[in-house]
Amino acid sequence: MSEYRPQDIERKWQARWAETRAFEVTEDPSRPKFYCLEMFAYPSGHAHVGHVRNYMIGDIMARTMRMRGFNVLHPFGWDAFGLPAENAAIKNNVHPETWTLENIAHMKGQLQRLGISYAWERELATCLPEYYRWNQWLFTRMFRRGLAYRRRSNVNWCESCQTVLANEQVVDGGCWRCGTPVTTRDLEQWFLRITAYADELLSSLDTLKDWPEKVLTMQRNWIGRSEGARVRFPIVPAGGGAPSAPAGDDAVEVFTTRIDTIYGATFVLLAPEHPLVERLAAESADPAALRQQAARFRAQDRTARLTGEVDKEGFDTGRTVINPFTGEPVPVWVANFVLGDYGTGAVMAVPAHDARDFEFARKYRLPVRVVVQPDDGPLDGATMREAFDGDGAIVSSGPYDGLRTLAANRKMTADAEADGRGQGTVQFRLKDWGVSRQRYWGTPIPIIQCEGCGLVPVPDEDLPVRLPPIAEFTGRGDSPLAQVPEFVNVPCPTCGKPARRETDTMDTFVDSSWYFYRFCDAHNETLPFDPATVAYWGPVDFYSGGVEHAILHLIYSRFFSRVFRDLGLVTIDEPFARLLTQGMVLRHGAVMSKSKGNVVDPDDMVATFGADALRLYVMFVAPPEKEVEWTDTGLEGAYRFLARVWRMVDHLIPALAGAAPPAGLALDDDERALRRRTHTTIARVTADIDPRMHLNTAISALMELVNDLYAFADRHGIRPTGREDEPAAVVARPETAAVLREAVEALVRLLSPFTPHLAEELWERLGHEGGIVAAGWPVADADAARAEAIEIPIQVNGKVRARMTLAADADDEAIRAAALAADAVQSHLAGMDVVKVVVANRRLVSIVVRPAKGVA
RNA sequence: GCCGGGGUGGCGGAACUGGCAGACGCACAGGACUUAAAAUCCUGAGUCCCGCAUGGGACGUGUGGGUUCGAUCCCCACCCCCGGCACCA
Repeated sequence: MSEYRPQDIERKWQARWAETRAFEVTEDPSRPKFYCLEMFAYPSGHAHVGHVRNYMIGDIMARTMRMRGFNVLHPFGWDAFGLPAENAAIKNNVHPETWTLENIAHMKGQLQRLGISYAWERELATCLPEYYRWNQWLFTRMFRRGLAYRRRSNVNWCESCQTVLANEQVVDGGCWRCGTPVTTRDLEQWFLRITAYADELLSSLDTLKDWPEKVLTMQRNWIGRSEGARVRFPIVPAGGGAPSAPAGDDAVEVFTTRIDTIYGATFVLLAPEHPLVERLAAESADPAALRQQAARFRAQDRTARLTGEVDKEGFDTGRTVINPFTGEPVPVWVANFVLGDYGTGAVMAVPAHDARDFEFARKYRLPVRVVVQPDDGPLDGATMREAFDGDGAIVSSGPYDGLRTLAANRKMTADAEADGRGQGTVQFRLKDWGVSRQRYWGTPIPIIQCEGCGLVPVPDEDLPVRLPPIAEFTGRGDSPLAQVPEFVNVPCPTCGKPARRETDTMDTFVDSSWYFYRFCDAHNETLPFDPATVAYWGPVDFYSGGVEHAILHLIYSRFFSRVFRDLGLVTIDEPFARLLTQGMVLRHGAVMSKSKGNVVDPDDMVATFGADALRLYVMFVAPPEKEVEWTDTGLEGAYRFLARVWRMVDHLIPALAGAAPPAGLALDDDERALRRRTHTTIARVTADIDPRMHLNTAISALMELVNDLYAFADRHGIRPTGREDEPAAVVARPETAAVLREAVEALVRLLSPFTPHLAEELWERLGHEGGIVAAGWPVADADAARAEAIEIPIQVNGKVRARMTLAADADDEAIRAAALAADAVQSHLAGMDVVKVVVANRRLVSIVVRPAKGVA
């Protein structure tokens, strides 16, 4: 009798796997491939249990698929650029690279001690030039195709991080990283034209059948497609006079999705940022007053404006435009709630049919004109209490009266297009991705600005543009790279004259937008990856990570994948076939974080209970997508279970040597029952892992098998007691040894994705060489799993009154007869008429009765 | 406000296609072993009621209704919780 010593076993097998390069793979067209990936890690220093849960989930999948015969790619790497490294550098005077590489080394050790089966030879870190040169390579190609461009723009700015943020990185009006309220700045910025793919990024979501509905919805909302029309309202010149023609240039162009309500447009609203505001102010009697009001609106807190926390306010410019459908002049106002960066930055206001316009009109006593009548009664613009934005019949709209809103919308759009008053258009909320960052620890943008030649991409042969060494980090707002003259001042690659290098670095989300392809061919020195190799491995079959990346990383990756496709390097549209968003691990009700002091370090748990127990516990406590609360007792329970498995298997091993396969042997009832349990367990665990991904129920099935093994052993007098001086088990019948061996070997193999070290050790002790992966995944034998008898409950009027056991091959008629004949049923039938008997799918009998009539 | 996901014992959760609600585990209680404890093994348990007991009965998956022989599951209305988006015209 030996004892379960996880630390010894784990050290042994981790060393063995490393020596034998157990998880390294190459392309093998003769086998089905499986690309299993967890979102790579930011090397923050220490991984806590919340982080590693994700890697465990992926590892269960990778190990299972490997045993099922797939050629499994399961790599890992580091999302190694980013602000914390730079902040640490400022604070502690360590170079970001030193800080980052030390963290990577520590975290890699943590993952290895957990026995995660990574192909470490493909490890990558995005902060190394051999990786980020391909960011630059891609950037130059995007630049040449017009997908990367530079423009002056109002950008989100984080005071604390001293850098620009993409729209996707503004969370609740604050910086996604530090929460500091976001302000705006006007800067020359690089953008990636993700909007060129907006329609495709949206429509293709329908093909992602194995993504969580929640993520699909978030992406749909983020892309925000709206069909509508741009309509021109010609400007009446200052001081009167004839406006330009309807199709003329001098007009306020608005975007609307409700052109059908245009006869009710009683005024027009401009965003405070709208370019026309300045012109109208200049042409007004009191330019200073108008400018001042507009400036006040622009200065209102952006977040508060966007979330509607600021009261609606506006002012009349004193000017009018012509409603192109009614021909009437309508006033032009500037309003603080109109967004400058959506649509045209101007809207037509239809107070009767838009809640915001209604509120504004009532406040400033502007006319409300009903042009859609709801079906359940007429509306009156003077007395209505709220806007009506539903479907109805068009009224007071000239030739369109009587049409339904949808039909009117189509017809009015067509009519506007016919004479140039406007045109139908599709508007997206999605905006181009601002990627410029004024920080050091990121990929240098590979562009050189030359007075003569303009913006010139760095030629391939000059890549990578390496980060220059910097002695001191100050955290000032201008780009640290701008302070290195030998970096900035370079000859123009085209004409050779002195030029200036771009000093912004790229958003780190660029790094993570294509790393999954780099893993396929991690050491390629001539291309980001070999297209044929990616064609073999792509797409990622199973991708898991935190839901916090539902829009950022996952939309950027879908975008980059299409860019690579259009460059001819990738043949697929979607990079991630199946997505799992894993739940967080809480402790004391809160997400684990160093600042809250509630982190659980996996190394501590490994030292006490072993990696296998930790893995088993985390996988058992809830399904992978669910949030879980950490409990120490749960981990102890997992450890107890593994010790129980160990005791049983270790105890039985001597008795199992040389046992034959049980198929075809003359088994007794008890042996057949154990065998049945073995094979039903195989079937359940297999399906629970893939496709169901219910890892917790897979583990409960294994626990049930172990419980049955103990009961079986008890009946045969060979139950392990755990005593050290316990004699070896002796099995009388070879048939008993046969079914026991089959059960134990299935158990060990089914357990191996969850607790790989324990499983390998027991497998070896069972006398097998060559490792458990080579043994393959057990296959359920349908015959052995088939029940010989079925127990069927019998309901009378919906309540279970009896159960009966019948041969498994009993037909419906036999089941029905047996049910009616059962004693316990008879007592409930006395004095009743049987109205109906349902034999349901051989699972249940339902008898409906009612009191017999005419019985005295 | 809109969108998505939920609400099941003391707790985490299970119930796969409308068919025995509560698998498996945690915590708990009892027993065996032990001088004792720990460990281990076994047993018990949704709630309430009747009964000395074997046992029997009623209720029970957020609330109210509906469909069905049968509903945790489907439909309608509502309440609550979590997450996302939020003046996007």
